[in-house]
Amino acid sequence: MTDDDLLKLDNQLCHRFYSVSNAFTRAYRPLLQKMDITYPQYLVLLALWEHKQLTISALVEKSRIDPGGLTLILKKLEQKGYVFVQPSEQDKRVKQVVLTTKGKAAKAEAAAIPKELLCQIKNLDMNELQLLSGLIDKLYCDLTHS
Amino acid sequence: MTDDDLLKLDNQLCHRFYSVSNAFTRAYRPLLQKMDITYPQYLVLLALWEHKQLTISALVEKSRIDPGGLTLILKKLEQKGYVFVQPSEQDKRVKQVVLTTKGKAAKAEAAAIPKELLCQIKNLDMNELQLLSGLIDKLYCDLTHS
DNA sequence: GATGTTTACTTTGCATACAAAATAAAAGTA
DNA sequence: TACTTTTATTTTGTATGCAAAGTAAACATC
Repeated sequence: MTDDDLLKLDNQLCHRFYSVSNAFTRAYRPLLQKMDITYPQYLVLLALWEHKQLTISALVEKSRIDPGGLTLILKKLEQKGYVFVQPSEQDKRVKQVVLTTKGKAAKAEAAAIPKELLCQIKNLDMNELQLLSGLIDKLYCDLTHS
Repeated sequence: MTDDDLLKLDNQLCHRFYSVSNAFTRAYRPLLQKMDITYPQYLVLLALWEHKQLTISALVEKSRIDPGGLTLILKKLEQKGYVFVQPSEQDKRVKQVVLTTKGKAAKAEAAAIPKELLCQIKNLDMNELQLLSGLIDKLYCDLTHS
């Protein structure tokens, strides 16, 4: 591949991720509207539905949202009544993020969302989706461990 | 897969794209610093290096950046002296985005960037990268044509 | 040729991303 | 204990990303 080819948009793996990531956000919007949450807020709830309770730094690790942004997102989720945040007893630097009753109940409401989204993916079968996931995981390691 | 499994973060394809897309932006930052541009601004330059001159709407299509954001990004690139924007003669609604001399020259400077980034990707060989690209393209179609 | 409609862009308002600086509390050390 | 360093989180400043409303020029129809 020539230098010229290497600079073509269609040869940029990053651009593919850019496009699809933004497309996902747009695809989720209508599905999340009834819960009145955004896509990053949904990521936080997914992490909490899975782990019941997490510290901010654990949430950063699970959701892969940066700490600064997460602070703001948690304020929004708190305003909407999905979670509350409280300092730990032992270490007042650490804050625990906990689901409210509304936050826990929302899990049942959200159960349909992954299915609705999978319905939109007709070009890829289960094997391909699994293959895709594996390849992306390897790529993520490369981009972060270096 | 149960409803519970479907809601786990690790089973969300969207989250993989979210993570990697953001990781790419961070990985590109140091490489783009000497040119004093951001990652979306780089996407615009890539499109222009390939096509010499584009209308705003053509740029939206190529770069997949939304029109509103593109307006702002073009202002930044104009301030930095990489491009200029001018209304078309025939149709004053249409604006042409053109590379300046500095903008054209920057292509040579950028030639090393894709290689530097590929160096960081050690877990995937060329075949896997190609396979990955193809799968993502199919996914993009599903997410947008519906 | 005046009016309604479409088209190409821009503006606005809200919600992230992200690096870097700032805070505050816990730990380590003299 | 006073001082330094580390750790967990927040704040700040800049740059998107996106939907929806706004603008202006070209088109279409009568």
